[in-house]
Amino acid sequence: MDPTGDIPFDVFAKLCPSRGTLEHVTGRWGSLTLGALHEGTFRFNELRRRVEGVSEKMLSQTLQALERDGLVHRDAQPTNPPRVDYELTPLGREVAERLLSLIHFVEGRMPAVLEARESYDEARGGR
Amino acid sequence: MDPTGDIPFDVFAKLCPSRGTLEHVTGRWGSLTLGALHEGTFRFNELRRRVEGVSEKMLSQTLQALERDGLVHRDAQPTNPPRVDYELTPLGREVAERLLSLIHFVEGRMPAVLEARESYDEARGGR
DNA sequence: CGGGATCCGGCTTGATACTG
DNA sequence: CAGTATCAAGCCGGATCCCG
Repeated sequence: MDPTGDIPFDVFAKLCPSRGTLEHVTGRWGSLTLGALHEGTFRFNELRRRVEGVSEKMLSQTLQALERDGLVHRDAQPTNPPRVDYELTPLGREVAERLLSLIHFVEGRMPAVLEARESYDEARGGR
Repeated sequence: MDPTGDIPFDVFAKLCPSRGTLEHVTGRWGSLTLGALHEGTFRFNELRRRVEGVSEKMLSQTLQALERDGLVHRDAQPTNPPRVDYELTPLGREVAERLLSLIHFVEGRMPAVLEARESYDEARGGR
């Protein structure tokens, strides 16, 4: 079942409906995709190049999940060859901004994180 | 190997060092744990009860990852029976606040998300 | 170009049992 | 109480082939 390839929902989806959307947003490819789309509108293969390392399948899956959640707008033109543009919806833009805020904050504090890691690893010797 | 149970880093960790920390923070158990610790200081089994559904192993792993990143402080008292308290560090509190900001925003917009999902599913007839 | 369907390997997860 | 060790299973994600 589930031929859309949508990310499966587990029991927690029932306890907390926002959990699924949150995982789409914060997941490995979701966050990178939102980050890329925050900079503009792109076609499928443009995104594939911007979100380095993503496979067709994962990008397709990610975009469908985000579109289904109303965060991404998909504009398919029935031309030949086909042309499909992806862009953030207003809601998607708000989500992306908050996500990027978290990401940029963590990035800015990476020196402190790396320092903490060194202390931790040192105190426990190697393992 | 890797007895610390640290979440393994993949290729992207090299491209973007903050990626690993971000995944600790936004992951399923990481976010719930940070959310729980944002409300106070708790012992291991108190956390286990608050973060409903988490196994001992996952909670232990999550806490170690967050501690190693300098987001959580672990206070182990060598008493008998042992008592270990976990709390956010100042850095962890800042991260948790931004994370919760994103979470609460998404939660607040869930009606719009659910509505978008209905439209999406309807337009594609089930599949 | 923009995807969908399928197969498959490996990592992540979860039970369970054990230790201090 | 606070974890660690071990093991089996299941899902994620990648590669590949195919279609419109």
